[in-house]
Amino acid sequence: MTAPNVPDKPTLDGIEERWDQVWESTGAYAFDRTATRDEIYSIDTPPPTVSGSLHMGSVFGYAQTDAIARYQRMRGKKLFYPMGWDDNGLPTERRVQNYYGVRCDPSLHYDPRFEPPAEPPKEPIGISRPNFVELCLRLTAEDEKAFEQLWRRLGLSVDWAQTYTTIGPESQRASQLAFLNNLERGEAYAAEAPTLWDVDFRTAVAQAELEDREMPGAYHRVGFARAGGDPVFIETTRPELIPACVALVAHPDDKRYQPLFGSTVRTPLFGVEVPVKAHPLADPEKGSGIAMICTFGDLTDVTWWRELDLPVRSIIGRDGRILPTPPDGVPESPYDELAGKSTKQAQKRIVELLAESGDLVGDPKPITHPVKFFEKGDRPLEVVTSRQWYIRNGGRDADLNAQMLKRGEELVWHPPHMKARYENWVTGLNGDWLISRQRFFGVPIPLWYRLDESGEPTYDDPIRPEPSALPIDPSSDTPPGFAEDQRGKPGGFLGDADVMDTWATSSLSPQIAGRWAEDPDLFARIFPMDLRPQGPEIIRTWLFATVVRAHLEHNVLPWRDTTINGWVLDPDRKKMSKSKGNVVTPLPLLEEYGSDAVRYWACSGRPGTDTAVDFGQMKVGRKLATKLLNASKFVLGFPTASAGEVTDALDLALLEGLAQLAASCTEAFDGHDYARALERAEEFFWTFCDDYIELVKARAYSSGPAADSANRALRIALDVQLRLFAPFLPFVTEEVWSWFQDGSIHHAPWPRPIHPGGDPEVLTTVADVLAQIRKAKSTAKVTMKTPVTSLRIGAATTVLGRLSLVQGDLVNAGVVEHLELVTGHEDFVEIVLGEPPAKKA
RNA sequence: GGUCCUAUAGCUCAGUUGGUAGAGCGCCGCCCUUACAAGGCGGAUGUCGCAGGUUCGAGUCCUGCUGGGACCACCA
Repeated sequence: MTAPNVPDKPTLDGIEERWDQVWESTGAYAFDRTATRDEIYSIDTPPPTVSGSLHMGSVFGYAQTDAIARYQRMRGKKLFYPMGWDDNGLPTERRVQNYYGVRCDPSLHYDPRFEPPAEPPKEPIGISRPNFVELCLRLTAEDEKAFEQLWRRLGLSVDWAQTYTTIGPESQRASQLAFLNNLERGEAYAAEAPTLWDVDFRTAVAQAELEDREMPGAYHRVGFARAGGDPVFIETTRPELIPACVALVAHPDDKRYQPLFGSTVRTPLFGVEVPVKAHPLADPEKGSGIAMICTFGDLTDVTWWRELDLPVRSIIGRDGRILPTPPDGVPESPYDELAGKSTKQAQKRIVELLAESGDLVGDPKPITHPVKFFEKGDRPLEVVTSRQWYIRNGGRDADLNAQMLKRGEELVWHPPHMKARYENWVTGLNGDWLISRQRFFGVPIPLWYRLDESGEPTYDDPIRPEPSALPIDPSSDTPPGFAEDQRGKPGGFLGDADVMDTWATSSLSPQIAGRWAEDPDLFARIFPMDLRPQGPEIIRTWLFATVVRAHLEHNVLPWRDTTINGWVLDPDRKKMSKSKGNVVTPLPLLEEYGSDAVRYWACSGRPGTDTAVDFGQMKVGRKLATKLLNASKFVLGFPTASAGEVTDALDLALLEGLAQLAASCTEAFDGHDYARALERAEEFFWTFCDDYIELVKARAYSSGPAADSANRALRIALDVQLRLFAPFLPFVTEEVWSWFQDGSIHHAPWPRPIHPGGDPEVLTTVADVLAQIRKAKSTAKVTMKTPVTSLRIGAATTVLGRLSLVQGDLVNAGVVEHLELVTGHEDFVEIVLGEPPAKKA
C-alpha cells in the first residue's frame, strides 16, 4: 500500500468528468483482442434507438447491466462489452422528415449540392433517396454523440472503440450476408400474399410490430338477398367492404345457418353472388352469428379466404383509399360512388346508400372493439396483397416451432418467469417473419431481378451479389453480368426496391458486434455470447429474432443468459410515455444527484421488477457515496500498520462478517442478482460505520498491538467494501481507491471470502448493548457524551464471554465508568446515567 | 378467453430450504461526540389482500377468491 493521499474536504463534485477522462486515456475498458473465449465475458448490449429521446428507462437497464459487467471484470474476465446505435429504420426517417422538413421521393435523382433549409418549410421538400439517407446519417450522428455522452456520464464501462450502428456498412454486410445464407438454405423466401399494411407509412409490417387499440366502431345490420327466401342478415363494422365480399361464413354446428351452407346469396347494392360457407372460426355468439368474408378486412378474412379457397376482390389500395376501378364482376355503379374515397369516407357514403336501398336494418349499434395498428402508426392497418420477403421462424412449421421453443428452454432467464413470455409468443405465431419494408433508410434487400422481353420482372430466380461485394444497394449497384444502362430495360434487370425490417438487422447484433462477416477470428472469441440484457417489451422482437437468426445460421443459442429488466414507472407509478408527458430525462438527475446515486437507484430495482423513478432513493445513493468518502477519509487517517496483525476479538468478528458478506455478494452476482449484492453490501457498510467504527475509534487512536489490530482491520474492511461497491458506485469507489492504491479499482480482484476465524456474534452482541446505551441517553435527552456511571449486564455465559472480550471498546464507545457482567441471573441490562458534561462555552 | 407477475408500516420495498415481522424514506425527539450537520443517535408505526387447507408451527407451501399490472390470443 502506498501512503494515503486523502483530501481535506473530500467531495463528489466533478468526479464523473475526471474519472471518465482517466478511464478513456488509460483504455480502462478496452477489449483485449488476444483473450480466448473462456477468458472472455461477452455482452450483447441493446443498441438504443438513437432517434428516440433519452429517458430513464434506458439508464435503468444499462446501469444494471454495467454492474454485472464490472463484477465480471473484477472476477478477472476480459469484457467484450460493445455498444451499438440503432439508427436504422422508421423512427429515424420520421425524425428526419420533421427535423429538416423533407420527404423521400425515390423517383428523384441525387443532388450532391442539396442542403436542407435552416428552418423546416411548411411543405416538405421532396428529395432523392440518397439525399434522404445522407440526412438520416447526419442526424443520427448527432444523436449518437448525445447518447455516448450520457452513457459516459453514467459510467458505463463499455469499450467505445467497439461501437457499431445498425445502418453502418458492417451491419449492412452482416444483414445481407445472413439474408443470402437464409435464401441459399431456403429459410428466406418471397411470396405474394395478403399482408398487414400501414397506409400512412405505405409499408408492410410484421406480426411483432402490431398492437391492438380499442377503437369505437358500430355494427351495421345488413341484409343479403337469398333466392326464394328471406334475406340473411349479417352484422359488420366495415360496411364499406361489401364490394370486396366473397362469401358469408357461419359455424358448421350453427343450426340457424346449416340449411344455407352450399347455397348462394347476393350482396346488397352490388348484387354479386357469393357462397355461404361453414368454418369453425365463425363465432355463433358474435353479431348475427354469420359474417361476411371480404378480401380483406382483417386476418381472419385471410384465414377464411385461404382455407375456403375463395377468390380475391380487392378494393383498398396501398394509400388506404378505395381503388378507382371495381374488381371483376362488381358493377361500376354504385362502386363509382366509393372509388377514390378513404375508407372512412367510403363507409359514410355506403351507409347512406344502404339506408336508401333499405338493406340497412335499424341504426348502427355503436361498440368499441380492438383494432390492429402498427405500433408506430396512427391509422388502422389494412390488408393488401403484395410481394414480400419472409424468413422462416416457426410461424408455419411445427418442427421449427418446436425447435424454437427448445431454444427458449435452453436459455437461462433472469428472472425465470420471463421465459413464459417467449413461449407465449412462439406458440402464438401465425406466420413467418415478414422482413421486407417499403421504406428508404434501411439495409437494402441485396437482390436484382431479370426483366423479360416485355420488361416484366422474373421473380423466381433473383440475381445474387458476390458475398465479397457486400454491402450492395441494388438500386444503384449493377448486378454481375449486366451493364448499368440495362436497368429497367426489357432483357435487363431491376433492383429490389425494398429494405429490411430493422429487426432483420438488429437480430444479428452478436454477429455485427463480433464482426462475423469480416473477422472470423474475433467472432470465434466472443460467440456464443454470455449475456443478453434487455427490456421485457422486446422479447417477442429482438430476443426472439436473435434466437431465430443464430439458430438458422450457427445452430446455437446466441447467448447463455438473458437478464430482462423491469419497466421504469414515473414517480406516481404510472408507465412513462411521451404522450402522457411524464417522461423523466436523465441528464438533470445525473447532474443533481451524481451518477453513482442514479446508478444506486437503478441497481436497487430487483431484476425484472418494475421500478418507479424515486428521487428519495437517489438521495440515499448520494448519501451513501458521501459516507464512503468520509468513512474512507477516517480510516485512511490512521497509520498503515502494515506489520500489525489482526488479533482483537472485535476486529476478527468484523473480518469474519466481511468474509460472509463477500461470499453472499458473490453468490448474488453469480445469480445475476445485482440488487441483492448491493443491499447486502450497503447493510454491512452502515453497521461498519455506526457500530464498528464507533466501538473501535478510541483503540485505533491509541498505540500498541491493540491499535495495530484495529488499524489493520479498518484498512482491510475499507479495501474490501470499496471493491464490493465498485460495480455500483464506480466513481466514488475509484476516487477513494486512488487515495491509497495504485491502478483502477475496476481492475482490482473481486474480494474472495477470507475467514480469519472470528465470531461475528461478538460484534452484534456488543453493538446491541451499545444501542441500548444510546437509547437510554436518547430517552433521557442527554448528549451521547454523558457518562454511564454503572452498566450491569446479565446474560448467558456465552454472551457474557463475548462481551468480556470487547469490554474495553464498549466502555470507550459508551463512556462507561463502571461495567459489571453478572453471571447466573436472568437477562438484563441496567444502565445508570451520570450528569451530562458541561457544555463548552 | 389463455399465460405470467404482484398484494408486507403513511410511501418505496426486503424478507432464499416454513421457526417470535425488517430496512430506507417520511414523521417525532435528542445531539454541532475531534470522518461526516447537504450529518449523527434514538423513537413510534403492521388482523403480512380475503377465505380455506397442509403443519407442532405459514408472510413463506397448497387450493379458491378479490384488487393491481403486464403479455399473448380473439377482432364479423
